[in-house]
Amino acid sequence: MDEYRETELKKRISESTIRRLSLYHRALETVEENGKETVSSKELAKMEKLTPAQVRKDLSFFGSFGTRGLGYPVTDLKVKIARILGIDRIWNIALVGVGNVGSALVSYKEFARQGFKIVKLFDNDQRKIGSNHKGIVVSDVKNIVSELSGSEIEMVVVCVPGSVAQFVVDDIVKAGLRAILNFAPINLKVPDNVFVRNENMAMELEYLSYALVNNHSKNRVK
Amino acid sequence: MDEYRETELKKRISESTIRRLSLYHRALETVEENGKETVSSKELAKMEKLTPAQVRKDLSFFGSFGTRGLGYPVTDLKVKIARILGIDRIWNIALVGVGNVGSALVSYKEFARQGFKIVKLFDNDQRKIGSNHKGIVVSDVKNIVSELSGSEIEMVVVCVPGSVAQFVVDDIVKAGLRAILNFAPINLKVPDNVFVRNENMAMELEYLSYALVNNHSKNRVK
DNA sequence: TCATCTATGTGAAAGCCTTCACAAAATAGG
DNA sequence: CCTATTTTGTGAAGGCTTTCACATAGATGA
Repeated sequence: MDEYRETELKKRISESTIRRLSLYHRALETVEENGKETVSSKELAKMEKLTPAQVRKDLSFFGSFGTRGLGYPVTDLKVKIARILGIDRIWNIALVGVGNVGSALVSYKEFARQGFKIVKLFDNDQRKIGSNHKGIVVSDVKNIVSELSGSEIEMVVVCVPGSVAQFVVDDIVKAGLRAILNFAPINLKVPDNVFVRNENMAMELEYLSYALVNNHSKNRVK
Repeated sequence: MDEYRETELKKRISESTIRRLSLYHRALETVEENGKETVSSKELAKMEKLTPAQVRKDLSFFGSFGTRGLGYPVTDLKVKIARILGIDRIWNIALVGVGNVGSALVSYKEFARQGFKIVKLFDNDQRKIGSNHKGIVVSDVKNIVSELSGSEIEMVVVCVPGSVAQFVVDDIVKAGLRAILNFAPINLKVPDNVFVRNENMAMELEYLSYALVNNHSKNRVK
């Protein structure tokens, strides 16, 4: 296989592999900035704390991108991974809930840098509706279905309290959108063709808490 | 086994199990609010989109908390999971990088609610140093080693740009801290006894991008 | 008290993901 | 052109995680 095409793909690619593709992509950006033209699986692995075999196996699901004895062409591989991930384009995004977290994300440079463009804001607070955040006027969330339906927006970031997140998400689904990044600490119910990713920052601190309390060590010899 | 003790534990508990404990904990909070006194593995599973067998297996690593024919005692199980996770106490936390994301987290209620208390702020920007965020005065990051060493702070949230994150983390390690929640999009190098959790929000959007472009469906029949 | 029902706890099986190990392919240097 | 070296691509093995399936134990109701 020389080039990846989803329609030809039989095997399901695991979630872990896709997440690592993101890591390879950012590692390749770094390598490219340093002016290197080729990079080995060993070097990529070291940069992201993985094994060389893992890197090669992941990439092999999508094609043969490397040259034996030499490694992978940096820019070329970066472009190919971007194409696989679908980040070789601009994605227009709406954000609901312009609170602390929401307004931080409006200005979050990493989103913009990767082509994720927040173009619409919603809130239910009359004091916020009509106000301007980084050039975007906040709309009333009660119009969300009509404003998103048939628009150029394909993803929504949800930063509302848990108590109302399900209602907001029901509307997003009603508008026909299929990709949601959820910051509310609840399990959202959506149809099977809608994708939800959860960002649960408190959960990560809980994991750290567990690790400290149980005195784990990555290297522990038992 | 009736009660969980780490020192007696032989088998390593998987990361996924610990993450799910957080989910069970929040589900139990909801169930408790609704006034129920017992809950079955089936109900817990439904709330977090898992399987009943998964719930029972996870809990069984730590003890026998349920009653056959009846289910689990809600409050009791919640308290026991909190103890396992180490969230039956207050954790004092420092935050470095009072930018968009950093200052949003200072006001993030979910942290406070779970006992994660941000008590110290650092930045390298002279305009921010000395300013007040929610009652906390921002300190100069160049004093971070001395200010953290031997303090009551045990975790650090890092919200600085990728280009300086490694330097900040080196200082955190130097100060003897062992738990870091990292928002910078780089792989941090730390000794094996230091725990790092990465919060990579752009990566989650990249996953959504991949899912949309490749028209996956959780239920696809191949 | 006894029969029925419900839901846990857990070995075993199945499934999934990572690592191993090596043939193959290309480079590099003479 | 030939040999030594490097590094990929990949079946197979190994290891880890989830799911299955059922014995067990307590609840419930007559």
